[in-house]
Amino acid sequence: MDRPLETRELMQFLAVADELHFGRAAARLGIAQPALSRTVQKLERRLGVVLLERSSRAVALTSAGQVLAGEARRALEAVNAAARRTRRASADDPHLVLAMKAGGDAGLLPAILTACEREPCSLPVRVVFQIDRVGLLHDGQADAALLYSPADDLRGLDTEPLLTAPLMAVLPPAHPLAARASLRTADLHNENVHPRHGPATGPEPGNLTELLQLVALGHKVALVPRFVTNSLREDLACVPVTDAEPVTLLLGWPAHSTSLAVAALARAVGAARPHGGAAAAP
Amino acid sequence: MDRPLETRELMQFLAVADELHFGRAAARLGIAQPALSRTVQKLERRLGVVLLERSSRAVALTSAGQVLAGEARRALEAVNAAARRTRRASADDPHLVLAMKAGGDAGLLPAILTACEREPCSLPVRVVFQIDRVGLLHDGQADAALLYSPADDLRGLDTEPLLTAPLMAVLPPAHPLAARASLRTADLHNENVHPRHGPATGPEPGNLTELLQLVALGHKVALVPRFVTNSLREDLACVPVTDAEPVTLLLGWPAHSTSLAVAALARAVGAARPHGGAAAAP
DNA sequence: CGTGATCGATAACCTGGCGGCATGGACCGT
DNA sequence: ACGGTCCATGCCGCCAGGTTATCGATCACG
Repeated sequence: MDRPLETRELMQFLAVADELHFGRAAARLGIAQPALSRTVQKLERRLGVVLLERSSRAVALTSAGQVLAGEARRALEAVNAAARRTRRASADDPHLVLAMKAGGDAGLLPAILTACEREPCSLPVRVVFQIDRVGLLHDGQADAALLYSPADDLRGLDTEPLLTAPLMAVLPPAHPLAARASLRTADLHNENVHPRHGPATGPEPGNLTELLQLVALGHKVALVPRFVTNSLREDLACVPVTDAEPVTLLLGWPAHSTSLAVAALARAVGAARPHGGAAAAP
Repeated sequence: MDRPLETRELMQFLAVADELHFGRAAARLGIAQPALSRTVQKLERRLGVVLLERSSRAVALTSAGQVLAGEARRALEAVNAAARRTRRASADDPHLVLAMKAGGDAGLLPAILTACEREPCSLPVRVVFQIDRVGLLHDGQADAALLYSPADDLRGLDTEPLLTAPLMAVLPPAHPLAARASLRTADLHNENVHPRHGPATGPEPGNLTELLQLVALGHKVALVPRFVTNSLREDLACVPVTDAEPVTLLLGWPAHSTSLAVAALARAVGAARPHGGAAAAP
């Protein structure tokens, strides 16, 4: 009665936790509903814990069920990451995968890559452009990523800072705030700012070009770190936001990584850091 | 062919990876050897990766196998932690478990606990004394722990610093170095220092009292942060080690924790911090 | 150089767990 | 009252995963 939980059980429980409906969850899993009911019951007996409050009309998570839902998601992520990393480790074409947003390297990527080649134990680096870089790290599809603090969730990652820069507001030139020398967060209170916390309003840009297009149209105001604005279109105004926390660009990789090649890449980031010195801590 | 790995498969593979011997691994798992052979083969076919190099006389891990061994250990730890945390979350006696070394709180624990009671969403705290506090956090047996940087491996944890103090060498009064006003790491080169990296020499003390006994006998020299020496026995000398990195005492908890009670405890640590200000970053 | 020991792989068989279908029973809306 | 929805239960078939027996390769040894 003390043998470990199986991933199959966790997956089935998670499906129910997501749907809060055995029938739909079973359909999503491609199995019949009775099998699902019994698996969850067995899981509850095994744990000695009630995970779901069911009536014939509704299903709800107990507090223990909420805990398991979160933990199970992490655990399954770890299992899938194990499979992906193992497959990648056995590729006949050994390499590292570095995830980044297009244009999010502050122009430092070439310097990093050449520095990396010089490091011992380095491997060729393959760059993939992706929004959800943290997700790629956690599920084992990428070995390292260029991230931003405080925008990205760095928990569970090791990091090496690259550079820190203030946050800038990007505005159409005709905007009343565009002439200001500096702004405060409160000045943008009524603007359609991107990125925004909370529900999205209107179209969400998928990349920087789309975002700048929306800014030029006056539909949005963009908040980006200064190292992005260096290569900006000429027809937009940039104003620093003085009371916003500055943004740190950094290399992140999964904590507990034992890859020598990742360590080499991290050293390369340290070497490619502008001014050679240590950047401010995130 | 793309369904996730099962924990049973990972456990069996790990047993082989540990023993490098199918017979012994099978015995450890309480199953017969052929079943184990087949499970590992199936795992290899599923991943499309050779994990083990077997001859009829020896078994060795391939590099991919080494990767999977490490990843599988983490993944299984996460699965077991999920079960433990779920069981603990459903206890009819809700509480937090705080792991620490005896005497390792710098005398601040009472202040932390009273501050915690005042926080919203706090829970009663149960303290357990344990050496391997990081392990307890990772396998879900503890919710938070008092840790030391850089001694403990903080990867995968969130932390809240408590205080920072220099490292002190504890010596018997008759020791030739005991009269010095300060030491450097090199001065202790020939001493039997504790804690020591590398193989243990002689008896390893299990707690502070045992360690100090060995110091008094002249069998060891102890290196401890200054906040420990405040409550030291009178018959021992303490000398600061000037070129050693200072030690930060901090509260650590699993990254990705969503527990409001853990957050309350972290806020309490911030409130109980001496001088009220921010401690130096770890 | 034969012989026995060791150890992983294979073959043949058996069992229990898991999933399928049909149905029961609680609850709600009309 | 009745039909609809939804989770639980009973029963059945199948295969994943276990067992024992055995093979084949390799090495130590007299």
